[in-house]
Amino acid sequence: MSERDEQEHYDVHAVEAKWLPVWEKLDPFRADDASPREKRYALTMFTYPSGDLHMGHAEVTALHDVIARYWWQRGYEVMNPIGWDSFGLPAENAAIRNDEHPATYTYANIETQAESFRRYACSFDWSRRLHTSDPEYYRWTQWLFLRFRERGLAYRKNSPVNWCPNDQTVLANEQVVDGRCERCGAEVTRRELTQWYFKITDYAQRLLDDMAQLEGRWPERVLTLQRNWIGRSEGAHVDFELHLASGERRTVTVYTTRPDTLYGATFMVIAADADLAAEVVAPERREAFEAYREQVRKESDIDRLATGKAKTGVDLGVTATNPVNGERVPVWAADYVLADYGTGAIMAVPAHDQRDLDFAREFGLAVRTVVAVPNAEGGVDDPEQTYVATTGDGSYVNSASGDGFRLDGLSDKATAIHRIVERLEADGKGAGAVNYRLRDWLLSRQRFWGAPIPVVHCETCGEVAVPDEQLPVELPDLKGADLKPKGVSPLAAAEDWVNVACPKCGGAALRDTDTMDTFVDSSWYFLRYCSPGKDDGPFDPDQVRTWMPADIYVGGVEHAVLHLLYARFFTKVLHDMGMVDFVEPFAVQLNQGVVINQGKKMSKSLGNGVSLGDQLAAYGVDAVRLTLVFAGPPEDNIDWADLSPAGSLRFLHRAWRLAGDVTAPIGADPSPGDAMLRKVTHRTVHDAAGLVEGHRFNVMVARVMELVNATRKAIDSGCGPADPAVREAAEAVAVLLSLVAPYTAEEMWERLGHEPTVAKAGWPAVDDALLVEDSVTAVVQVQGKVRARLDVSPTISEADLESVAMGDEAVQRALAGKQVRKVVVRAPRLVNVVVG
RNA sequence: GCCCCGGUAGCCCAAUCGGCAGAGGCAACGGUCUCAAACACCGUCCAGUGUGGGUUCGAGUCCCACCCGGGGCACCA
Repeated sequence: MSERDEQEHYDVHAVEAKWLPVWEKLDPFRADDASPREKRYALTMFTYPSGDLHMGHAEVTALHDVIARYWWQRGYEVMNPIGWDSFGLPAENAAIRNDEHPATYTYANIETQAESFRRYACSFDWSRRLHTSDPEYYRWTQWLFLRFRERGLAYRKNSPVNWCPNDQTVLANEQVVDGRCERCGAEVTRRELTQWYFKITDYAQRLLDDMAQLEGRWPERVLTLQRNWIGRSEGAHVDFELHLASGERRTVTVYTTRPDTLYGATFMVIAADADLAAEVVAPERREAFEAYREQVRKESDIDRLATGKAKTGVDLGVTATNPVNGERVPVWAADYVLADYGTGAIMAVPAHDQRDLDFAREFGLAVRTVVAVPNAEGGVDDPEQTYVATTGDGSYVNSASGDGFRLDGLSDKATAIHRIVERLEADGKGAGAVNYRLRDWLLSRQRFWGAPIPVVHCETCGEVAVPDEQLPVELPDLKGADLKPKGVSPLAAAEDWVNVACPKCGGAALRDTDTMDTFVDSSWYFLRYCSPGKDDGPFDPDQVRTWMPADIYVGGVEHAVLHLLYARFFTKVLHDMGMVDFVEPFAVQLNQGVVINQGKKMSKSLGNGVSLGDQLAAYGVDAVRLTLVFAGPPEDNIDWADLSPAGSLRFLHRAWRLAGDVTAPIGADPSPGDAMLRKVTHRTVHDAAGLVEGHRFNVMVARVMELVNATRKAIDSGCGPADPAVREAAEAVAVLLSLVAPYTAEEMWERLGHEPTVAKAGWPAVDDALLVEDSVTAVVQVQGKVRARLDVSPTISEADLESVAMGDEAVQRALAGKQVRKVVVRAPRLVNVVVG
């Protein structure tokens, strides 16, 4: 190898090995709570410890790190913590397979991932590291649960729940996707169980209202998803009088969004699995009803929602009185009405609701049009004939009460709704009402590897909270086969653990054997980071005030209605408890896309997985990071097959070579240097800041590439390597590159004669005078066609530009013999002459 | 069925306000270097912006309809 070759060889792995220990020693990213500098909190969704890091981790942390490192360069005190969401099923399943404790798998993987993160050179503050499965952490998860319970926000109820037969545990609504378990894909069934819930529905309206603060700062997509999930609807409660077989009367309230169609209600439907249905069914219909209810209970959501499935139901043999016209209508039970939405009972208006119409057709029930909705030809179709319910606006018909009250003649939905609600309220037969699709958050799980619910069940005292001073309620030492799912929590089998003295009366009592959904753990970890060692509370309110709300939260969009909704809910409750002084935890959010390969999600079965470890071995950390950041806008999915880590490496090499070519001495005054290059440098540094702040990292990288090209050109065929502008440019490249490629940047920095670390070198000062262009190209168009380009001053006046343009020879030629109708001048860039 | 996001060169992507469609990269091709190759370097090629209308002096950008791709919601009364 010649001397030149040796000098020019850039060994990425040697560079990585060289700088890691140096940074370890410098510990440059430890956030100082007491720093006088302005604080920034850079948060990234913490990791689940299954195996080693993969491409997805590499992408999200690379993007996130650009922001965190940028803030350091800009002089902020940055908190960029890291932790692990370390409770959960995969560890438990692995433990059963391998006959070991879930902690073994969990903490081994955490160590592996931590080591990978270090090598990946993220600017994490390792001193704040936390794991949700540590007793020091889940102690406070339990403490928070008890505070929620004291406020009536954690309660137990018996109700039909989503059950995953594979994982042998209940699931929250949010964890059921298309009728399947979000985690394992098994078809979810229903079970009637007593379970713990968080009363998130109490916060439905605030979860909606506070989104105003997030508008423009969170991805619109996430806000829309949350809005849909909360599902606010406006309508009315209407009371129907039920005439039971016994002669008894009973008031049943229905919820409807179309109270204006009340006169068209020709029957009523109660959810088959609602208690109400069983209570009111006539004796001669009971047998048929019980059989139907059994059938409904066995049905999974997938069966129930199967497209094209005919409506089913059973006549309950009772009637109900319509409150506005006194009409007696039959009452049915059916599965298309849901027990846990609204009141579990509806008034059916088949003419104006497709589901009701389908049901009416199936069972030969009456259809009455009360809104004459014009069709495309201007006529009015009869839903009974067309089988299409009409839901639009129209004029009201058949809508009058005996006492003269009527909707007939109205043609406006809003007015009709207003009128009928007014009438119902006056009669005490109903009222305007708001409903939400959101259900309470089912938080108990029948699995082992989670935070035990800190409640004791005592025969005499009932449900008793474990006193705070006895927290944490630690998990018993179970492993292997002990953890096999049996339909009840494995904790139930740990007799020594389950049997305790009641904290209240001292008598025999049993611990609650369920554990908490791991989304409870992750609903407050971002607060814990602010004071991770605190042992007399979940977090230090003063430190939280210092750092929160997080200035950026980077993570996957898959948590739009899970983690993000739960964390917002927790924050609002903590606000109401006086523990935090804000209601939204994450000021700005960035969702990264997914890394796919060859057009498809990476998967073992497709054999298209790309190993992060292999890529790092082949191209090094910097090239992989650069590739991911440069691939496209951060929120877009990126296809690894479209990318070129080899190209990234080539670029890094080119940048690195610049540092070796610089011969101007360190500290040289750049002002006498090459003005052209200086302008490029200052323009690039200036623009890069805006691009990072706008999360347009791919464009920022492109601009750095331009600067590298310009510097190369200056060295080879311009001002030469000794010009101080070349040093200035190379130093700027090093600092800009430090956001994406920390090893290369550090190596450049050293070659340029500086001490480590470039990560704290500071953002280069921009000289505004160098941002001003001497001249710009003005385009002169005639009828939209470019006829001339003129070099003009950027501050030229519209009048001057027009006269220069009109005086141009080529323009004159184009205008020859034509009538100038109008001249549009946009100084200094454009003149358009319109002829006519 | 409803709601969001996207469609620019062979590919990934740029294009503050509506103002010359191209910043950057990949691939390809040509050249320099080399005994040769790889690497590196220099250079070249390439689209009128999914389709059809509209507004405008001027549309990738705004409006309407449609097509394609991706995502979400969906028996929620």
